[in-house]
Amino acid sequence: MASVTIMDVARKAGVSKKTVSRVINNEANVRPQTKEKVQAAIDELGFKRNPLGMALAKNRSLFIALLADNPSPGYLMNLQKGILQACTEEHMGLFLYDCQYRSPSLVEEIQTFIENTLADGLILVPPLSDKVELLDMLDRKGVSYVRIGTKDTKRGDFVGSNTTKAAFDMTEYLIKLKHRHIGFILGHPDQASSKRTEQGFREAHAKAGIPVDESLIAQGYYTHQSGVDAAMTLLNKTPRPTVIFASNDEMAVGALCEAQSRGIKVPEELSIAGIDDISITTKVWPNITTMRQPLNSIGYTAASTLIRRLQKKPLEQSEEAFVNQLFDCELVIRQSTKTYVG
Amino acid sequence: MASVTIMDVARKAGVSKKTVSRVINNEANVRPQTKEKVQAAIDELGFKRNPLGMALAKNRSLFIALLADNPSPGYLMNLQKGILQACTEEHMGLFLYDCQYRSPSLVEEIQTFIENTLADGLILVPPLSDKVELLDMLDRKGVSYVRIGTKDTKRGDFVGSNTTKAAFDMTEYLIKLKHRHIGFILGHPDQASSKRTEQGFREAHAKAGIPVDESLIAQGYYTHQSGVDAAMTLLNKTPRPTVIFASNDEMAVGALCEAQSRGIKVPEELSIAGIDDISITTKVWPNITTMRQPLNSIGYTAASTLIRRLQKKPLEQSEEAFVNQLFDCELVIRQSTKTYVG
DNA sequence: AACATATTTGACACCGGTGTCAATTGAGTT
DNA sequence: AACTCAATTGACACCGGTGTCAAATATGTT
Repeated sequence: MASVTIMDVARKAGVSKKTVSRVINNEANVRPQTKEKVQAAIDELGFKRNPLGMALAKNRSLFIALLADNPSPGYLMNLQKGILQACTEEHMGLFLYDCQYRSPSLVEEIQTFIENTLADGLILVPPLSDKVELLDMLDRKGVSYVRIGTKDTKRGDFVGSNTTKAAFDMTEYLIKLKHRHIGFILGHPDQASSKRTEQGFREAHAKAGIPVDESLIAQGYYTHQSGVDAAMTLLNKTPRPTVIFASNDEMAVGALCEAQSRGIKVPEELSIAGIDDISITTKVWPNITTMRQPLNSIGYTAASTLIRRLQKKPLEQSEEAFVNQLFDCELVIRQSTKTYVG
Repeated sequence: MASVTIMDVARKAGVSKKTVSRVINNEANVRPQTKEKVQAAIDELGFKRNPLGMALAKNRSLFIALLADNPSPGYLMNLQKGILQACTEEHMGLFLYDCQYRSPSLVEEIQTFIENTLADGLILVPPLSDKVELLDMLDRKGVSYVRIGTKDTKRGDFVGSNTTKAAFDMTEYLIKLKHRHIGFILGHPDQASSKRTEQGFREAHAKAGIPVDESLIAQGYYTHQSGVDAAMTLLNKTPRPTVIFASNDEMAVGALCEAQSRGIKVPEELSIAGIDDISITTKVWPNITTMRQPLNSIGYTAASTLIRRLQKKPLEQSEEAFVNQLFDCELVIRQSTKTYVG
């Protein structure tokens, strides 16, 4: 409780507050021997700079906030882990803010949050990262942010994965397994990633010279339940698809549920595939074949991008091009997919 | 950016800084008409108090931290949601800190974290909440905390659920379903909740006058994989258990995986039950019967308990008894359990 | 040795609020 | 109208740091 202040150190080292400040900030133009003297005092007294005092003086709070709408626990958790790792390394704190994407007052709520906490910057997770009104507000207020998700409009810093390619690769793989009736579950129509997965799905068909079976495309919303519902629709079609490829794992697991509840054997009678590689894919039987999205790295990169951005002067920032980093996904073959044998 | 300060308001209202401060803190002894005048200026200028200035002056940062070791994504997510809700209502920020329970320098790392952020208080999630060295350090430094989990030692504020009763109720239910060979997967031996679930399991047997089949008790560690492993052991026994009751859902799902990979039909040939009611229980087929732990409420209660504690003076605090709130769990019957028919 | 220049250092105001305490104001009494 | 006492208000220092700028010191030159 009786915390050591910068003044205590200054007195002990026989220098001024400012000089101590210089040492702890590693500023140039401090004579080595002075620096040593001060450092000794710091060590001896166990001084730690009070982040609040610094924040007030510098008008920089040393923490960033993660804005999320809790899409799927696994997805968010993985991101969060990467983000936290970067924050810890850079001595930044991470604030959490949970929002309701659907709330009509979303933008105001977030604005209030920012004012209440003075977070230096924000990390936006889909579907928030696609919300134009939100980005407008942040730009207007001059708040730095990094968007995570699927590359859509060029706007601000962005980190995500190559969703089109992920869907393409998976579709190609399924085609290689001789599947010709591929049921496809679309993502949420409002989210950028949705168009991308569909695009990849179609491109792979085109490349293989196989027509897309339009009747086997069902709408989904990235939720487990929407996967169940879409699978229900697809499994009622004749001929039945021999594989269901969902735009994310959450829905793939939903499809698995629906298949199993009907007594359809996976993968013998139906293959199932998803995208993301969230933890649940290996917690169900059979484990789900998926495209691994490096969420941990994405989170890490997003956070360190944001932190680096914050360290630059606002002027520099506006002149420099925005970061736009895309990771590739990797095919992870598990037990839920199998060669189709007519 | 050009933020409005308390001085701006003071000038506009023709009063002193301090009077404005009184108004925004709703202090007594401000003449109504003065208050009105100030409030008008505040509204007109759109003034928001800078939390950093306040934090520095009051030596209270207005945020608390959630320390977690990410046991199961679903578990943590639910808690987090409740915690965040309470924080939002009380205008508190929530910091996140991810730690490695196993790290030998855990205590120092957490200490550094506290010093770096000046969080007013901490919320501890199992297994952190059982870690004595950590509690010692926090007590020594005078940091307020609330522990979440299973009631063990009386130490600090505590919020959790009645684990013994949960295990008791589930066991009783399984016995009512005529199961006599109940496979039981223990929790992590280091965590307090483990003893409690075992206790409840045994008490239910005792009450029903049925002996516990000791050969059907397997060690688990609360992880999915440990559930798989324990189920493997149990399913190799003769006679095979007719139901597997795991100390948490994560392991129950693991057991389900193992059963399904062996081609054992659940619930026809084997029933499965867990505790917690995390989201995955309804994302697998069949849905898992479980004891619903009100994690959201627990998180909410923990956070508001902590916040209320922080609002009291340290002196008062040490004199007052600690909060110790236990929630009851509720039996949620789903498709994974079924009456045993010899 | 005297001077010009570069490097180091410190005094002081300031970031945006709050606590203390004395000064001012208003109400109630005689 | 003068006086007492409580309610209201403001001046000022302070929380723990940083930025500015001028003063002090060190270094290099002739």
